Amino acid sequence: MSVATGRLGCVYVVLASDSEGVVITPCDERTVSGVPERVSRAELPAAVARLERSRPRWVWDDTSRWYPSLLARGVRVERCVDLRLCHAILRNSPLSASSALATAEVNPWDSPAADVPAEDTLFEVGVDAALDPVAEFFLQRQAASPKLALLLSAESAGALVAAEMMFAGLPWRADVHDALLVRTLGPRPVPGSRPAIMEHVLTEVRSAARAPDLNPDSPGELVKALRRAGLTVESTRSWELKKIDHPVIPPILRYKKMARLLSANGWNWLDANVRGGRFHPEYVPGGVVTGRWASKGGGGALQLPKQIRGAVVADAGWKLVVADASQLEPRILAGMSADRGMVEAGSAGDLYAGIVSTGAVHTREQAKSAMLGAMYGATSGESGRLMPALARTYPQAIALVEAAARAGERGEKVATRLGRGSPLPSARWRDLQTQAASDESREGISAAARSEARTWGRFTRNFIVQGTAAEWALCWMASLRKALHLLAGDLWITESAHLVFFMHDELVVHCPAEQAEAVEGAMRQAAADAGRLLFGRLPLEFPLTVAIVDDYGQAK
DNA sequence: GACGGCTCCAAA
DNA sequence: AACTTTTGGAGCCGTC
Repeated sequence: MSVATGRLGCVYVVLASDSEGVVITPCDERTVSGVPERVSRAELPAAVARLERSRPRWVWDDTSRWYPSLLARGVRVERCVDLRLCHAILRNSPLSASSALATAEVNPWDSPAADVPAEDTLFEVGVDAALDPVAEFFLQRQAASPKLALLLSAESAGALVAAEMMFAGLPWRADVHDALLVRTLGPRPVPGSRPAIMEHVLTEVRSAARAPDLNPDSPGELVKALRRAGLTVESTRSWELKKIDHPVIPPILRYKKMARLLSANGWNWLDANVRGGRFHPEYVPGGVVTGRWASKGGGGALQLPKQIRGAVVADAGWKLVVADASQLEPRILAGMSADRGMVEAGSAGDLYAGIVSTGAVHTREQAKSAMLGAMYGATSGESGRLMPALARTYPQAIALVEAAARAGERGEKVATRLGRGSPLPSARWRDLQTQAASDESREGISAAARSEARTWGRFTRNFIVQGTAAEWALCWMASLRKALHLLAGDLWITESAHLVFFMHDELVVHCPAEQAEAVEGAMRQAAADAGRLLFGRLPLEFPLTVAIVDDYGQAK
């Protein structure tokens, strides 16, 4: 191995896989800085571990293809560049629109990541083996402005966090989960039949509705049965049924709640997703247009219902530290717009209370509702009505989201704080707008065009806030990951405090009990770091609600 | 029987 | 709780 460990100037190390093994190329920002080496796939983990001592930034096509195998062999890396994720950002950002990368023909770097092979295929050569990661890396460095470079490293750090969380898994007590199911639904039934308590509630439904053969899982049948019972319903949505006062409604609502638990997080879910006391969800960094993560399998880790969080239990002698960024999106809006009044409103811990104290609205609930309306583009209802008052008190903040909405309505791109660009509307959308603009357009067409334009405007309005909040969360995670690694010293990931769960504005760390307070401090510090990275010296606070608990159900 | 669209509900 | 954003998944139901 003559890719010398610690050689000066070797800031990046590019990994490329081919049919014979892996080529390791040391680089700096613009050029190859050393002699490429080839190692066999079996030798790679040891080679990476050795080179990691000089703390390079590992450059690879796709973190989800390289890192799980390294982790499985006990190799952790500090930094990386995930070329595919970064390519997607640079291809679409207004800040890199004139770069060679963005103006190039569509190429394989634009295609979504291939499905990660289930277990350990040890760096199998995929369809992308022909792509040259070194060339792509140089194109990317050339395209990235300083702001974009920050976004690219946050995005890549997120990919490392995701892989490490998937590796560690979320502590999950199958016995606790099972007890909850038995208590709520009855003992596990034979496949094809309903649990006893559910069956019992169903008999109540059937007799109250005088429909002995009713299949409650069929919305169509249920609506018909309710109408026969004299009720006027448009659908079987819970919120609609709740408005109705009739003896058949309570058992239906109970049944629906139970059916949801059974199908989404019942025994089948437990069998399929929990092994060895851990739930290993699949996170998909950059999986959402706004830059949020998506999740796959396991019912979607990002939709983990509060109802079953009691089954997330820390190991003996360990704790869960659960941190939630309070009122994140309104604070993000305050930061993006540098609206001094709104920044000020958030300085005393409760931003909504701060809004009330200016007299813009009367109650905290109104403040919350008005802010949601501002960020989502509410047109009707209470939040629509409250918007004008908000706009008078916080003109800069509201102007920012309004401008994003207008840009979207014109079919333009908008961007987050760090430069992630929104997608453009479809060709169909453009055609409709063009048609509506022409003289002979009919009333129906222009009404449809206006409606679609407003819909896209609501999307772009929300995009800048949701997307910037996602950037904040990436910076938060990246900074915390670094701090936890320092805390761990020479211990392996799962032997010391480590991240186990992420849900948009919430993080969970699993740690030995004696580390819990240090972890809480690190989480708060990381939140402050993230705020500074995005918004500089603006006196904007990102308070966390932190709970040190034995099980996730105890947090909030 | 496979597949896609629809409904409903979980999360932020 | 709907209004208004982004998602994932289960089950039903009609079509092929």
